[in-house]
Amino acid sequence: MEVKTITACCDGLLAAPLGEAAAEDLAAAFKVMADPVRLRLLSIIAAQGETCACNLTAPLGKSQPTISHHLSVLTDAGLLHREKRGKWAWYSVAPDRFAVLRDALSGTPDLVRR
Amino acid sequence: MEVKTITACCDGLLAAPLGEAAAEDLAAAFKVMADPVRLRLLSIIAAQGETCACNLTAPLGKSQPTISHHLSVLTDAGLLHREKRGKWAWYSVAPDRFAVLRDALSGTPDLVRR
DNA sequence: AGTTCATATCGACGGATGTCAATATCGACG
DNA sequence: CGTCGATATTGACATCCGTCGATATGAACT
Repeated sequence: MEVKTITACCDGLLAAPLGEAAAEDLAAAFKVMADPVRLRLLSIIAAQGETCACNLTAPLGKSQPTISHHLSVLTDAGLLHREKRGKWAWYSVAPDRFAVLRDALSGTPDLVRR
Repeated sequence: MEVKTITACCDGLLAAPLGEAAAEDLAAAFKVMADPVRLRLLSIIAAQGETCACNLTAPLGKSQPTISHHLSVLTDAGLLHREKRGKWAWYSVAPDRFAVLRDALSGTPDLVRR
């Protein structure tokens, strides 16, 4: 994946026909969320607060490199914050970036209905 | 893609560690949104209301089969509604399904902050 | 029936992506 | 300094997915 930090801005899908560039950015943001392992990592870290990577390999049944890779994708996208303390890497949720996705979905989808 | 109708339910990513099956469902839902062409299709149809497929091929610069494919993916996921009238296919946004995604993101991401 | 036009399906190709084993990096500790 | 332990990186492989040309389906109209 290796997605850059999410920068897409948009006031909902329904605000105006999405330009090519904006659509590309938004799609990249959604792509980060479009993996079950990443979603579970997010949910675990969010539930536990700051979490050591050493506690994340076991529960998901994936190899250590795979988990490390997904944590990098999430961190690069700005959804997680990584802090290395000694031998260990501590991850926490960086809630700000979720707004981009939420805004895209919260535009007016309900208003269209009628 | 060929994703079934979205059925994932979840009260936000932070509610509880996502199970394997729930994560799979949610990821599939996000995957549908993780394509720039599909996002632009959604935004155009949402802006115009019911839209003929014949008006969707040109503005995106993709081939007719490609657009047809994306429209099918969106329809199968329950995000669009298709109605064939005579020779033409009319698409409209089916806002209900967006709730799944919105709920996943609206859990508590802001509360985690502090 | 035959033609034309709009849309869907099929088959194939290429690039992206998730996965793992092997290896590299780097801090801690003796 | 040398080893161990935790995490990151690399390289390779298989699968998935977006794309298109070609073709099929089916409606309208002569």
